[in-house]
Amino acid sequence: MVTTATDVAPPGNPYRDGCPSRRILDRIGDRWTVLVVGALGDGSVRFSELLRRVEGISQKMLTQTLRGLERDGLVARTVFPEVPVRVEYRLTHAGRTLREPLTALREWAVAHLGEVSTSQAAYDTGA
Amino acid sequence: MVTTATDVAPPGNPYRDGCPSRRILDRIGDRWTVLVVGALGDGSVRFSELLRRVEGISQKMLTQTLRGLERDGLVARTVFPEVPVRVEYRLTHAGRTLREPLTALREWAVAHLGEVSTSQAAYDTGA
DNA sequence: CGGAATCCATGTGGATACTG
DNA sequence: CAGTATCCACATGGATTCCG
Repeated sequence: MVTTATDVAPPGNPYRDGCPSRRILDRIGDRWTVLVVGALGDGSVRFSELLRRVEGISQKMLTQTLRGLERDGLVARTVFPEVPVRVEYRLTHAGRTLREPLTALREWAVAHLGEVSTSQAAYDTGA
Repeated sequence: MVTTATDVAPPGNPYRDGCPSRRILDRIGDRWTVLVVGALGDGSVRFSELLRRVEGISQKMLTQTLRGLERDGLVARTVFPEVPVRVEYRLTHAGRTLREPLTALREWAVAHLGEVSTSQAAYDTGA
């Protein structure tokens, strides 16, 4: 059987060039989305708290990532007009559905860390 | 309860700055890895066939993605010294374990395509 | 056929400074 | 506190050309 991009996957086919599902995969595939979604967890989390939870993320990237997720309807942003201002983020229902696949990914990464590192070392030595 | 990056996740903590699991997530988070792994499926696939299956990928990027996966021990490369040369790629056992979480991701993307697009349109209109 | 090498445009993201 | 704005360095990745 000869398989092509046309029939290798169901409708909403990310293998197709123009398919919008590509864009979604691209967004998930940025440096921080996976971690930010994970860091949000079940609760409402403040901006500064997220900044602390996701080590190494800059304030600019956290803002940008949150805006993207908000635009996608995956994160809700609430401003409490106190002084000083308090802003909390939490996953929407749709956002929570994303947690499962992303958690699986993170767990895969952690579980196969050693295996992958070993393989890399062997490859670099000149396999 | 106050949660920090230190206790928000188990050992091999991708939320920690220097953790190697970060690198793995970064690799998965490139433009093509998810699609290439999916396109490999169960079988042995030729380079040119992959190029056709994953629409829009350039030859350079396919090569680069495959090299990365090979280095990680997720893909095996076999050269058949015929004329002209034939090269086939297939997922290793470790590579196949990655398929499940990635498939879940792709399916999430396809399933939530409409929802996300609608939200984006609303956001852009000025929500 | 399956690359490797090169060149170059663009995007991503970090550092810093400033604001409501 | 939670951003916004700017500048800039580097990585990503596309197009093209050449090779075993």
